[in-house]
Amino acid sequence: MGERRRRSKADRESRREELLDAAVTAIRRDGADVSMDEIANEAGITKPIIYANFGDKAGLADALAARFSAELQAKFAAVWTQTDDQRERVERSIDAWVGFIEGDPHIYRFLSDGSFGAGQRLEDRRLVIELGTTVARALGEALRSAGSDSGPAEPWAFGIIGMVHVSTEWWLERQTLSRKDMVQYLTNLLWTGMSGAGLDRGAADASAPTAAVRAGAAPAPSGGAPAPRRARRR
Amino acid sequence: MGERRRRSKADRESRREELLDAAVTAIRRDGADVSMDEIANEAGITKPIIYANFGDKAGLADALAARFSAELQAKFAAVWTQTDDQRERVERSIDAWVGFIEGDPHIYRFLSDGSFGAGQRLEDRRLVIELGTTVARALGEALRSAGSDSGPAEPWAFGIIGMVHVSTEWWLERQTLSRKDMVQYLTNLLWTGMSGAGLDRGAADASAPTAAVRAGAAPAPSGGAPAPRRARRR
DNA sequence: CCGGTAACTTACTGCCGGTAACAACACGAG
DNA sequence: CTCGTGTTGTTACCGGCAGTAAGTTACCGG
Repeated sequence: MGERRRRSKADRESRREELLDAAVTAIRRDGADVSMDEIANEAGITKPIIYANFGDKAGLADALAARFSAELQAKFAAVWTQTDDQRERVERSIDAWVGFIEGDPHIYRFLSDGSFGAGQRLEDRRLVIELGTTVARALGEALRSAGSDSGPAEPWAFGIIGMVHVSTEWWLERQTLSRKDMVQYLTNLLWTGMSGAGLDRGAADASAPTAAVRAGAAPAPSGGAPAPRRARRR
Repeated sequence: MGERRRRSKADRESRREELLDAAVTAIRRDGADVSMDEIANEAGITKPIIYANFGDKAGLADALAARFSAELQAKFAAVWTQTDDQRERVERSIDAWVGFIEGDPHIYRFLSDGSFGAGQRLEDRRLVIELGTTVARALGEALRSAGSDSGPAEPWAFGIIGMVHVSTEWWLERQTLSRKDMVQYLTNLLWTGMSGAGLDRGAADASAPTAAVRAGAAPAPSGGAPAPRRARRR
């Protein structure tokens, strides 16, 4: 079955790539919650080989994250050279990003969320860290070169990551917007902020938003029914 | 051991609250990845009782999310009445939110992330949905009352949720900023956007950011070492 | 006093991540 | 050609989890 040739040190890297390819296929087929057995099966081998090459599931995710992170960052770099207009750059980068999520949602989720266990530690979300670090660096330089304080670079970077992440997740589930509009809205928020939409005016009818918030503050309607809900999707 | 009195319909609700209290204690003690057994143990009972009351772990999380969501939304409502200045409202709301995450990180993670399985579906992140919906409603009204298009309300709302979520997660791990600064930065980004930091200028030295992005586009340094890494934290 | 039923526990299933122990092959030494 | 040695792979397992079925205990109406 499994061919058993002697492997040289150089082979190991290409082997890793093969395994990563298999992982990608398996994730695309079975979703972000693939089991290691399914990945191994897709690769035509058994689990321990994966563990020998990547240590654990997080190691596999790390390697995959590096691959796709490079891909995304290459797209960002390309965008950066296509125009000098900063707003345009932001918009096209977001578009590329949203496009990636839309085109490969399972992969994206596998990489950006823990994917293993209840891995909620930021540490386990390599793609987030990797992209965040890059964005932070670019932002820092941009801020400095604009003569501004570069302090917000890092919090902004991770804020931007989270913004695109969650809003796109929402967008994917309830497709009520064209991608173009979606990207436009996000860019507007990022570029000119809420005040850009005239929210700094309207302090006169400040009572209206209050009503909305008050309504939301009532005990959430969802938890109202004490009856247990069996038979969830899964 | 377990007292076995006959329960009336009215009792069930208070029982649920007791169980939720126990869950909170267990989560605070053991982290967001508590097992159902540990929660049951904390409550002094056994698993099936929890399942009878909440259906499954997601149901438990839902109920908990409703509780804390109401708490947070009450804080937002309070903030809303304390000032008429929109920017001030945004800032104080963010501060309340970040404060909640900082003060109860395990609970927050249990609620905002799937916490069970690889629950990456937005559907499984009740707190995100609940807060997002509320923010969307408030934003929609504010936009309308300002005479603007209310279309961005929903994407913005979930974007804001994600922004605070991820950036605060980052902030909690690498505490290199005072909470005050952190909240200020986030508010600035949300309110005046990147252009507010002078990023619309600086097109002259547009080469600098390009260099940064280019640097990041190189194959990520992290994945360079092919050696497997055993003995992860966990 | 006695059946029935509600409440609760014990003990299980199935699945997953991870690993130890074992088997098969390649290859160099004689 | 043959034999031992170390590498490469597989089988079979462990521990822990969510969720459930079946059995056990106590209350209550008759």
